[in-house]
Amino acid sequence: MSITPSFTEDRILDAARRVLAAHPGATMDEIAREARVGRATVFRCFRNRAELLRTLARRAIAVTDQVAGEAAASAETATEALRRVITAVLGASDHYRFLGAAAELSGEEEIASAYERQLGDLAELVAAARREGSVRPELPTGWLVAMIDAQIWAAGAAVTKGAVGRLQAEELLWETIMAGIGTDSVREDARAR
Amino acid sequence: MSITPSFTEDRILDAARRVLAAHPGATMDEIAREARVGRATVFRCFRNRAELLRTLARRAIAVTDQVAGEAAASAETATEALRRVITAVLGASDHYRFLGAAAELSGEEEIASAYERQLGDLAELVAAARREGSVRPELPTGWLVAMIDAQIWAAGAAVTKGAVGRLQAEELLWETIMAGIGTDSVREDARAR
DNA sequence: ATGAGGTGATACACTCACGTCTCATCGGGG
DNA sequence: CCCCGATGAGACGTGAGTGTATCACCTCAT
Repeated sequence: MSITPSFTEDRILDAARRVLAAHPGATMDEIAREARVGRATVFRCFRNRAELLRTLARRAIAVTDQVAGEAAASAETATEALRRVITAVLGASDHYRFLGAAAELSGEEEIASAYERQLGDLAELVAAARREGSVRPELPTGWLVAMIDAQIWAAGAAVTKGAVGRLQAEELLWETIMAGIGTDSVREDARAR
Repeated sequence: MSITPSFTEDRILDAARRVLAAHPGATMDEIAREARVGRATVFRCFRNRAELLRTLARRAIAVTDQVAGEAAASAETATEALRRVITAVLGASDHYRFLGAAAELSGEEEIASAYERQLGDLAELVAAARREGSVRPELPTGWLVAMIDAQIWAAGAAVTKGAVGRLQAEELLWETIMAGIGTDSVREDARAR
């Protein structure tokens, strides 16, 4: 077992996120079977279940940071960066979907704060887009972040479910986030309230 | 123990949804303590944990149907009905929030199909609003339903977290769903993609 | 007062998943 | 050829939570 993740570790982690996404209460045995690996091997790679979960969560955070960072770097404007980041994070949704129902990660301070930090990064991006005049100023940034986050999650779920293709989801997501679902006629009414 | 829910049963159910929303893995003992009731009493009211969860879920579905039905009945147009239903369901979010991380309800066919049915009801409402010309025709109904659902969840979470007040959340939610988060200038761009 | 019903506390058995350990096996490199 | 590290299989002990049973108590109606 070296410093860099071994082949076996990777297989276990991938299997874990697959099976946990489908069935959040999955046991170590189910994870091992999904990875085509003996249960003992799982415990050789990860001291216990908590460490497996933690490693998985850390990795999800790292992957998301990675793709989001690359996406933001290649953009000219904050608005374009926001669009690319949203698209990139949607693309990485397989890596963090298991977190949705991972009850055991309540109380993991490291994970919770990392997630908070990511939302903070998104908030900065939104604030920058707002300064460019592309985001409605009357909506609180915290609200925007919550809505964007929720819609990315839902879009990822829709893709996993097979309801829409990934490319179509990317287009629909940005469109829905920025322009909502209403026609122009009802839009004015909604805003006027 | 009568047919109609007893005082004690109600207290247990309310305690259960509170504690499970905060900590999905809560034990029967924690639920009992939250309800200020002996653990034995919980098992007198509900044969086992699964039945408690099922009763709780059934109740969440019934409450949501109830408030959504009332909201829809008092509306003149489908668009207005959609707005009222969204607001009403947001108001009932305390009753179903515990479902978010309830891993044990995977495999409960009754619950899953009831949820599907509710999404179907919402889809009908969206389709009717579309016929009235208030919803953009180029967005698939399934997508709209997924986005609306996700945004209601997120809005409920924001209220529970205390990030926004309930009344403000109601306004922001409808506004964000219908008009999105973008300004007019970027809206056209988003749609053009 | 007294009996009935509901309750809290407690003890208990049982299950299930976790985590440890051992041993046989396999495959590559000396 | 043989050793060594990694693996699979499986036995085993442990702990936590579930569900059952019992007993004492409390309150209320008769």
